[in-house]
Amino acid sequence: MTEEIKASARRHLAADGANLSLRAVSRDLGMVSSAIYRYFASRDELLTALIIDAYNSIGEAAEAADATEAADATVAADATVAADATVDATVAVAVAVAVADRGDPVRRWLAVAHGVRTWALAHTPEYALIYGSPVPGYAAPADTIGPASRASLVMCRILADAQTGGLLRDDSQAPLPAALRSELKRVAELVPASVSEPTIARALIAWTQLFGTLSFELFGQFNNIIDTREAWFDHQARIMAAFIGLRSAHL
Amino acid sequence: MTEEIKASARRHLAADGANLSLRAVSRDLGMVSSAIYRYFASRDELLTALIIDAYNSIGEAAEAADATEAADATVAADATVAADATVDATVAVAVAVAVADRGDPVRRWLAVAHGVRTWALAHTPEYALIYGSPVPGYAAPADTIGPASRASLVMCRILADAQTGGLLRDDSQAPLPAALRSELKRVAELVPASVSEPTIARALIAWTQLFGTLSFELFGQFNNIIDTREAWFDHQARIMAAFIGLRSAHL
DNA sequence: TGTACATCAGTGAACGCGCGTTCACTGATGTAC
DNA sequence: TGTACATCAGTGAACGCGCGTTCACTGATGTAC
Repeated sequence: MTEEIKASARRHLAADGANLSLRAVSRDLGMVSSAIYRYFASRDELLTALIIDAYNSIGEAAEAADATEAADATVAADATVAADATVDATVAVAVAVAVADRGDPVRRWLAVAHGVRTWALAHTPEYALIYGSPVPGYAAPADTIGPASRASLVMCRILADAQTGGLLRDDSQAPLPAALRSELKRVAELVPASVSEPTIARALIAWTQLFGTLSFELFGQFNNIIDTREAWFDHQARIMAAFIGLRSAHL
Repeated sequence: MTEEIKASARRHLAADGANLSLRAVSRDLGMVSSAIYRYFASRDELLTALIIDAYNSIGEAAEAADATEAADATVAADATVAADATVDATVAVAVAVAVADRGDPVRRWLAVAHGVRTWALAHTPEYALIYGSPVPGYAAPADTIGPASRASLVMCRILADAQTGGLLRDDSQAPLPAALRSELKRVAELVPASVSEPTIARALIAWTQLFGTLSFELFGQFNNIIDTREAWFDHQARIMAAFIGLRSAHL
């Protein structure tokens, strides 16, 4: 029932934006408005549930896109190893494991970027709820913090795997100003491998760029500017892969 | 009076977001709600006026930031020319004009980026109105298109001046997919100089990155991640200047 | 097998509020002769 | 200098609507003995 309420609320989000109406939801479900209060203590609590769900949903989308790409990589690696029968057995296993574990960083980044975009296109009201203007008079409670970082942790893993696989161009040109170093060191701790702060900074720039493009596309800033949205998005994601310093495995 | 209504409406935008109430505005002004209708035919018309004002306001902020930097550059160029008395007179004039006309592309870009951010921090509700989630049930009329592009035209001028001044690294590595070429050619026509499509693409990426960062900062996505906002913004804008290919004049 | 009781999902009326928009109006100010 | 008229900013009441939240309640279902 809780799920049914949230599903209806999500539908209304599309029409009403963040000023979601409990009465509209209850009408939708053929109930009386006060019945909602058996499941949610207030409108804000329902909103919080929707926000957490949205963060988890986009996080899952990112994880799934990454996992699919990793699975493809495993298959490809297996195929490569099987085809090349002359390879020493232990080396073959090592290659298979390495590629299976991390796949191609560039392809993983592209898969995640496209996965996030696909999710955003299919769930625009929810995207707007979490990445658009804040809901007036609503303050997100602490429970939203965890789910909020889920998608970006996928990015962190790609960075880490690229680094340990030697597929991250990690030059320290353009050193960071002192004021930022400690801050970015803290961010770097979310990456399960040792990546230099300047590279962390570039990844963060690419991440904000990704959401900047999505917001522009979904909120209408590309109208009359960019029509071939998918092609543009793909091109731009590829350029940002190079910007971050991700290198392809297969060559 | 129209201005007073808009001023009050802007104040209410902060508290209520896009679901602005005519009655709240009229109360604010000590009028009866129906009095508003002498000045705006409907709530949507008031919203449209606010949106157009906001676009013009951020556009002016960008123009002013660029102009200030250009003025500084003029002063600097005059000083340079005055100091170096051995310079041939015609060359001196040419340099002065060139630098006065276009200044330093990197500094102009930084000035505009910071100018846009300063505006956004001072006018967060208006920023949210134009770059945040679309207002439910509201469709922006065609009159908003012109003002909407004002800020980005400043960017176009910087690009053009950098190009004609030989301060734009315009390598055509990473050729564009065919599907995008014609589209970006159309965008390139907004730049009053001949700039290659791949560079236009990079500038567009940097532009979306700029707004991506602002939205993240203003809408709370940087909470618990980045605290030294100004330093981070500056660092990231400098990196993006290099990414676009802007080069400094003074060296 | 039958009775008594507790649980619990949902009802319906009401509270006090706010909203956009309409319409006929008042009363001050300016204009024409 | 004085009168008649038009303009126009703002009023006040009303329409019909929607909202979040509360509260005492009904009536079905499940549980215990």
